[in-house]
Amino acid sequence: MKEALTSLLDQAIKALIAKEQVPEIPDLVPQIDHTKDASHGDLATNLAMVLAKKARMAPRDLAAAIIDALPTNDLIAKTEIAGPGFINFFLNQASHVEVVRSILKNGPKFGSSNSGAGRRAQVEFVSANPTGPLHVGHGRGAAIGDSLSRLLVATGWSVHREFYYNDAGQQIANLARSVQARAQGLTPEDSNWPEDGYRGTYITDLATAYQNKITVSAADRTITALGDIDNLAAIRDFAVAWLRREQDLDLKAFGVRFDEYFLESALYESGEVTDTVTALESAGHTYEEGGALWLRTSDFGDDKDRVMRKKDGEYTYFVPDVAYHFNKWQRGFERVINEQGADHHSTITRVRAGLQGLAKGIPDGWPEYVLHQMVTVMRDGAEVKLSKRAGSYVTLRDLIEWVGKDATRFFLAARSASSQLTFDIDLALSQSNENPVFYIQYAHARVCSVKRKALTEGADWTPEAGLDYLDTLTTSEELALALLLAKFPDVVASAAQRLEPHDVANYLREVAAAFHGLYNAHKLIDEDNKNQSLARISLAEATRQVIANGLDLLGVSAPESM
RNA sequence: CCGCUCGUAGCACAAUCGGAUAGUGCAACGGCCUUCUAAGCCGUAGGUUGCAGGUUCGAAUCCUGCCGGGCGGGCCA
Repeated sequence: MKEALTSLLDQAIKALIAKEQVPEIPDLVPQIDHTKDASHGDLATNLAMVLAKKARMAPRDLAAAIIDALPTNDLIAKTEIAGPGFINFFLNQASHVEVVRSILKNGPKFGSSNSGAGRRAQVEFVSANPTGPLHVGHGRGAAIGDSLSRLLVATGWSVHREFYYNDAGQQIANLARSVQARAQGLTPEDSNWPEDGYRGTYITDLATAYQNKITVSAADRTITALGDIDNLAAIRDFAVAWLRREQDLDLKAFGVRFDEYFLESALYESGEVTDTVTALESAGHTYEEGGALWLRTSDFGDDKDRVMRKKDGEYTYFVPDVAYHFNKWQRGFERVINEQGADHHSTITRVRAGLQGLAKGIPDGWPEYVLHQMVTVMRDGAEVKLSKRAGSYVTLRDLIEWVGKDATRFFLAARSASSQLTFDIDLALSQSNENPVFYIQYAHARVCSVKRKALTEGADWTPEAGLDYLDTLTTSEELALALLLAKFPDVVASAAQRLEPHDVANYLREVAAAFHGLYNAHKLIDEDNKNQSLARISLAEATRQVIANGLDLLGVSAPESM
C-alpha cells in the first residue's frame, strides 16, 4: 500500500518538475507515514513542507499542487491538506482490508522481507564467563540478542548466534580455588578462604559433584570429574563444564540457542593473538614505552593510547578482543552485532581502533553494538540484590521461576535497551491478570476460541471462506484493525533496521487493544449474517497470525487457550 | 575532574531517528457478563517531557550550559 502511494507521489512530483513548478531534487524519496490519529486519514506525507523552501512556495499551496498532479487511481478515497502542509490520504474500504488476504496467504511468513538477501550476519550475545549462574543482566542480553537475531532472520539475513567466553583466565582460576576450598570443607567465613573467592551456594554443589565424580555435558563440552581435591586443573575443567551446563539449562528454559561457543583460549592456541600484535606493529600503529607495547588508539578516536603487551609479557584483555573480531571479519560476516551490558562501552572504541589499525579495509563502524543498561529487581517495594544460589546477584533462573519464561522475556525485551530497567516482581506476578504479556496472549487465545466456536456453526465457517466477503468489513473498528495489521511488515523492517526489538512489543500491544475493542463492540459470529461473520473470522484469523508472528520474534509463546 | 549514557503522569515504560492534540499498562474513580474467553471493554482523572537558552514551518527528540541518576576512566577482565 505504501509502495503504491509512494509511486503515485513520485509521479506527481515528476509532473510538477516537468512543468517547472518544482526544482529537481536528486535522491528525493517521498516519506509516507501512518498517522497517529484517524482524523488525519490513514497515511500522510510531509512532502510539501520539505519541498516548500526549495520550490519557493507556501507549503499548503504546494500540497494542493501535488494533489492536483496525482495520477488517477482506485486506492484513495480522498485527500486533505492539513496543519502546516501535511497531505493526508484516506484509503477506500478495499485498500484497507486487502491485507487480510495477504496475511492468510503468507501465514507465518507475513511480516518477513528479504532486504538481507541471504547475506551473513553474526549476533554475539550473553557471552558470560563460566564462573557462576546467569544473572538478570545476562537475561536482558539473552532476550534482546535473541530477538535481534530473529528480527534479522525475518528480514532475510543468514544469522549466526555466537557465545564467547574465557575458560582459562584469572577469574576461572579463582573459581577453581573456590571449589577446591569448598571441597576441603572451608566456608567463605573462614580466614583462609581464597581472597575474592566465589561465595554462592552453587560452589558447594559444584564441589560435591566434583567429589562424586559426576559426568556433565554442556553444549560444547563433556567431562567426568576426577574427584581429586588436589588437582586444581582438573577442578577447573570440571567447574567450567558444570557451569556451562547450568547456563545451558537456563538458556534452554529461556528459549535461546546458540550456533557456536567461541573460546578466548582458542585465539591464543591458534596464534591469532600474536598475529594481531604483529600486524598492528607492522602497520605502524604501535610503540614501546616503559617496557610495554602500546597501541596508538588515539589515532582512531580514543582519548588516550592503550597498552597491548604488559611489562611482564602478558597481553591486556582488549588484544584478544581485537583478534576475535578480526577472526569474525575473516569468517565473512558482513554485519556483526554485539549485544553487551553498557559497562563494556569503553571497549567499543578500542576494538574498532584495533581493527582500523590492522588496515584490512574493515569499515570503521564495524562491528555494531547494542548496549543494554542495568536491570534493577524490585520486590515488596525494595531492591532485591541477593540470591542465595549466586551469592551476590539475582539470577535469570530466579526470574523465570518467579514470573515464568514468557513474562520474563517480554519484560526484558519490551523496553529500549538504552534505558535502565526496573523489573518489578510484584507487578509481573500480581499481574496474573494485568501483565501486558497476557494481554497480548489473551487476544491470540480469544481468536482461537472464536474459530473453534465458528466451526460449531458448520464446517465451512472458516477464515478462508471469509475472504470472499471482505467488502462487508466496514465499521471503524474493523478498518482500523486492518490498517494496523498492514503496518506489521514496516514494524519488523524498522525494528530490525534500528536494532530495537521493543518496537515489536509495543506494536503487538496496539494490535491486541484494537482486537479486544472490536471483540467487545461487535459480535464476530452471527448465524443470521453468515457472510459478514465469515469476513470477521478472516480478520480475526489475520490478527491472530500477526500476533503469533510478532510474539515469535520476541520468543514468547502464543497459546491457543488460556 | 574527564568520557559514555539516561532523565517523560504517583509507579513502570512508549512516542514510527524532527511531525499534527506526548501515548500504553499498573495504581485511583464510575460504568459493562442469561450473548463468541470479563486475563476483556467503555468512560473520568492525572504532564511546563529535570532546568535555562538556541536552531526552524515544527523540538520529548538536534545544539550549548547547568542539575540529577547509572556506567566507565588499571600494564584488572
